Amino acid sequence: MLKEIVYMNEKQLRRSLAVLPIGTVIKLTSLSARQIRYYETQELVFPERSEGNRRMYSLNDIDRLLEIKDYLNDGFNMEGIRKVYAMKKAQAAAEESQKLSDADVRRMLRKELLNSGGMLEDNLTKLPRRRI
DNA sequence: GTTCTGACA
DNA sequence: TGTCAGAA
Repeated sequence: MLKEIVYMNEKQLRRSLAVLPIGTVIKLTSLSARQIRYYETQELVFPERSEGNRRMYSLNDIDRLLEIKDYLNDGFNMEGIRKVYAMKKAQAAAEESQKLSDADVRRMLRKELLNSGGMLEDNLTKLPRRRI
């Protein structure tokens, strides 16, 4: 958990901050409190809790809720949607290693530019070596 | 005033 | 899924 956060960029971090009460979520998604809470029991969304046990949602949760809404309109049931996310998660995990490779590619490209031009500051060399 | 949980004419 | 009750 902490490991993922370390590699998250600021934009993603902000989107994952749970700062919205259910009332705001209702307005943003046009879903009823009943539906939003029900989807949670179905393990489709995982809002945080704060203060007096109040649910707090992040922008990512909003997107998730909107997606669920679409899947429902497409005829999916709770189980089906849960499976969709399970597969999406598995796929993301499978692509993780590939993403690291892409980062290395960009690093190598940047290095090429530095060697030929020498005009850009080399911030990359200050970063820890990545193991492949 | 808002949200939570549980229950059902 | 709506809605009401009783509590926080």
